[in-house]
Amino acid sequence: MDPKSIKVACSNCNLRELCMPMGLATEDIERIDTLVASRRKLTRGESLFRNGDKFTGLYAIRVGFFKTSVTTEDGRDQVTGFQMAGEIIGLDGIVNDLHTCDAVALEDAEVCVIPYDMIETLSREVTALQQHMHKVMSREIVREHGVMLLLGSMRAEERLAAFLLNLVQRLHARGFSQSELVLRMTREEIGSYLGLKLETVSRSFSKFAEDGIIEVKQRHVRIMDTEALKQMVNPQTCH
Amino acid sequence: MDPKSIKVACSNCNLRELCMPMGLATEDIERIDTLVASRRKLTRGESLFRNGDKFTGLYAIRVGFFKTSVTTEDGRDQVTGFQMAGEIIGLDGIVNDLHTCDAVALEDAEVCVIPYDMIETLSREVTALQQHMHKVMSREIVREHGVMLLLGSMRAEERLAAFLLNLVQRLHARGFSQSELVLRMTREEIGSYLGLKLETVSRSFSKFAEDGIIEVKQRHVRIMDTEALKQMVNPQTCH
DNA sequence: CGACACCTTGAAGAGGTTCAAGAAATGTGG
DNA sequence: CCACATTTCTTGAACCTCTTCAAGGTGTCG
Repeated sequence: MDPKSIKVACSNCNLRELCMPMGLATEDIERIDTLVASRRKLTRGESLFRNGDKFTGLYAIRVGFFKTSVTTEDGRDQVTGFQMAGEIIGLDGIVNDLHTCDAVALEDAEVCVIPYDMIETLSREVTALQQHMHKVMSREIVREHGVMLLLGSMRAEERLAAFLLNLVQRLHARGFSQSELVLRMTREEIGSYLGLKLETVSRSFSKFAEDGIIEVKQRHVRIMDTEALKQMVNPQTCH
Repeated sequence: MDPKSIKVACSNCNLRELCMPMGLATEDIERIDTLVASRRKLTRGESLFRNGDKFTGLYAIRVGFFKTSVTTEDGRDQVTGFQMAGEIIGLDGIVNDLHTCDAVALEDAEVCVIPYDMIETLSREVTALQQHMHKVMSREIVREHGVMLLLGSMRAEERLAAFLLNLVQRLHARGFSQSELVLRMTREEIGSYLGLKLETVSRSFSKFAEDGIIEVKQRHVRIMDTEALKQMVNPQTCH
């Protein structure tokens, strides 16, 4: 068998549980395998797509870590999310066939390129794929509701606590530690995401460390007291 | 012809351009007409669905004005959007077959109930409907990016300016005035949406009125200087 | 008409920002 | 591989925006 064709088959990808529908018939699996047209490697700092780029397809992250951000005409920008292996980027482009945000690799990365017309065609025939696509988009909508809640009603330390818990939870789902993580983004990028200045992020980190909730050494974070973080996010629930 | 069947046909609805795909073959139009299972009337203050409710379908607003909001366990809540005629509510429920936000009518309203399984089935057969669904969800994702930008990087008056411009633009697309609007929500609800306290919203309204940018009489707002509002949102662009 | 919800405005206070300086890490070129 | 430049991070102090608390006004609905 041609080793190249093995390489781009979703059925052989250990991330398929994350980015593809589960429980398919073998026949459908073969069809899903044809979805991924190619792979693309990116080096740290490289853009996967930019605001204004023509939308051609979605990207499933194989390895690496991304940020997406939107920018105003006057140059302010807002990080709208951080994405890791198994997650899908590019949904913003569907409405107007144009990307409205930037996607940048925060470390060397590789993505599967999924042409959008193939998704359309195939999801008409494979019900599981159709449902999967709807769920992926709905999940993104719900995630953003959570971010709005964070930005609209939490104070600085609550935001950072929620951010850390979310990151570590997603990393844990990928087989990493529940208590240790390496931040792939700068304080400024965290701040942009959380609606805070980088100094405030830094101070909040220091405060958490002072209180013994975490240990911070630059981008290495060890969570010492997960419960304390959870209570910060949900202050009322103090049984 | 049975008058009841006329009444629930999308093809006779003057909002179809807003909530349904355009440019369909007559055959497809007839099938789209079957999507709407029923209509539901709500009185002011009534919930269309609540956080935790089982997800059964989407709702297309025929008349009225809604808000959606998410709530934390400790009781804080965040308005995630205001929806008007022709817009679709309920997309949050798709991921987990459970609604994760509340949808409340801010005035007497009527919605078309669209069972989700019918959307799934029909959008496998009618390409235009499939594309429409994807676009509706993508549009919501992009809208939320905009809200994140607002919440994360704008100051109070910029937020209110952006809010007013967005509202009046959507109303204008529905045939209403470009300069006059009646707010269907309270200052507190506006504040929740914008991540501000109601007092700050009130003060910002007063400031705008003082500067001659708008006239405010309770919930009646007349925009006197649209350009001034636009410049608040995009301060740099001062040619 | 009275009760209630909603809105406005003032004054004091808190949380986060801004500005600034220095330390630590990272990357680069010789 | 080391030295230097650059980026990133931390911390302090002053400042500002928005919040909080409070009181009074306005509008609405039974």
